[in-house]
Amino acid sequence: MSTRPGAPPPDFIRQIIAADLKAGKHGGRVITRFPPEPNGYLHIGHAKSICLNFGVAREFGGRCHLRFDDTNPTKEEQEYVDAIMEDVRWLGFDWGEHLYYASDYFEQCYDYAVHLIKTGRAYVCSLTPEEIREYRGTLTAPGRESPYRNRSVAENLDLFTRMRAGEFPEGAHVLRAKIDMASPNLNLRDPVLYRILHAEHHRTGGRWRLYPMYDYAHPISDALEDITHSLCTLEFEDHRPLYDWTLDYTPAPCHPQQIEFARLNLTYTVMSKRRLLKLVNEGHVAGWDDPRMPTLSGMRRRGYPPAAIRAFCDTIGIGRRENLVELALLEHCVREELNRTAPRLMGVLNPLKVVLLNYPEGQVEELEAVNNPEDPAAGTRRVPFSRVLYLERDDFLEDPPKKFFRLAPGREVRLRYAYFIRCVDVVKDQAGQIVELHCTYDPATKGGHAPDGRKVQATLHWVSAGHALTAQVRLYDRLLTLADPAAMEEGRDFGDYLNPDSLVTLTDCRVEPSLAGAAPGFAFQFERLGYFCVDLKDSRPDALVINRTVTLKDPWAKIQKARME
RNA sequence: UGGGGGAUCGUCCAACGGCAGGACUGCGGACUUUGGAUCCGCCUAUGGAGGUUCGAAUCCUCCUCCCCCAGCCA
Repeated sequence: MSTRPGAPPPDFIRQIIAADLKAGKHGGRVITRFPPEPNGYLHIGHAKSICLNFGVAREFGGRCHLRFDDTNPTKEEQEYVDAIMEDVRWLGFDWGEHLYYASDYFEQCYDYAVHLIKTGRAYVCSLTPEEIREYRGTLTAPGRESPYRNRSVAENLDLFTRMRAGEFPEGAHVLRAKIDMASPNLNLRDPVLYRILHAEHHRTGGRWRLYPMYDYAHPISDALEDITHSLCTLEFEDHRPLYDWTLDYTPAPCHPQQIEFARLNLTYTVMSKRRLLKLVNEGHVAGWDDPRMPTLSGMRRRGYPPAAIRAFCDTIGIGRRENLVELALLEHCVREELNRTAPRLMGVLNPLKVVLLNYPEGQVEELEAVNNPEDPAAGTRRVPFSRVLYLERDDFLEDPPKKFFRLAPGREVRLRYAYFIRCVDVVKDQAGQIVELHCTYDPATKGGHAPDGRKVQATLHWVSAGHALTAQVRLYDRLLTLADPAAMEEGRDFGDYLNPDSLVTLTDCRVEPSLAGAAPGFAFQFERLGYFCVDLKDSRPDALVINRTVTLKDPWAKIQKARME
């Protein structure tokens, strides 16, 4: 059990497991599993499950398996298997030698099915899919028994064997459990155990012509791996009787315990694979790893540290009620982690040229800058300073409103780690646009301190025009305009909910020269702007591409926003 | 109208018959060579009605609202 100071109190699942352990259940062991279907990329919702399953195993001295739930060859691909393994590792978890596939158990599942047939608990049904649906009844009306329900064991065995041999086309027959067509739980109305599929499986190739359903393969897979606690999401609660039925009536070696918890919902975020796939397929994003996607690969590219995602999962806790967690909490965790670890740099997103009239032409100074005020061990670096600089365009206003503390005509501000400067002239083009500022600097304030003790209201970031690197910076923001994704109306176009400003690409940014040669994925802070990282895919040494991970908290932006409204 | 779940600050999670607490958000303030960080303060909650009890978020009864289930998907 987690005893870290500040760790959240144990959730109901950890309480159950602790009690089971104390009672000697499951032989005193704890074995969990994370069972993704390789039909899409992992997202932040999966991270919750990964952190739970691997976390619980670690805390109780057990282990956690990675098992691919690959029982539907029509949807699953090796590409997803590879991506999922990469993402789980990246998140910081290790399944050791315990990598499994449900398809590893197909033979065992088949044998168990034969056992069910022989004991009169399963039968081959030859109804069409439409007929099966009709026979199932409705939520309020009981179903009717299939006319094939009472086939002899011998006939069932013969048919099932020939299904395996590939003698029948898809849809001709299924194997069904013989349970209760009048059960108020629809999952118990003779659920389908096996269907015929003439599809190439990414691992078993063409060996199988029939494939087990999730409800049947999952409990058997769990039992075969000696899983003690099978944790899944709430919508499987109605399936638990079937999970237990399967283990009760097959020769499964043990009986794991299924426990359900509530899945994660995040504001401004779609989480279903169907909708994520739609975003990708309709070109609303550049791919599964687009930095706006809630996928782990997207977050990795966005610059979210895995430790931040783990901290987030710890913070949200585990419960059984529907929830909608605010995106702000995730961003808080990202900032908290990056504040501790990310080196500080200076970069100007929208450059405004500034000439220091009294600074000697041709002179260059190397000024010392702190790399991370939160981490003295990060040391310092040298940043070149010269007569011509770039400042952030947003940091100057000709006619400053109240509470705007930055540069304005006649006003003095500090340049971070450099000098106090005062704006003496504003140069405009014929259209009236500000093209350049003329300032003076005070040589006595080198390093940013005034010997006479006078104060300035603002400290601005800057780069030396002659030394700066040009970079492309991609400003990312939430993908959706709608806070509650559940409120999205089905059938309405995705476009109605997309934030048109979720990606703003800036191509003429100027960044300090120490960024030259930065490795893809390098995460840092541009002082006063936010946390950024070098793009994993598109950045090249001679053409930097930088992603904004998350902004810094910005009171001025908030004041502006409030004024707009 | 069948069955299965669930309702605690705006949000997420605690409190397991004994002072409703933490985090995020929001709002104020201190400090500041990042309007960052840090620190301090404030706001706001037990769905409703009964009952049991010295004492109820917690136990009982009834009601209301929300979510899930009619794939040969997982």
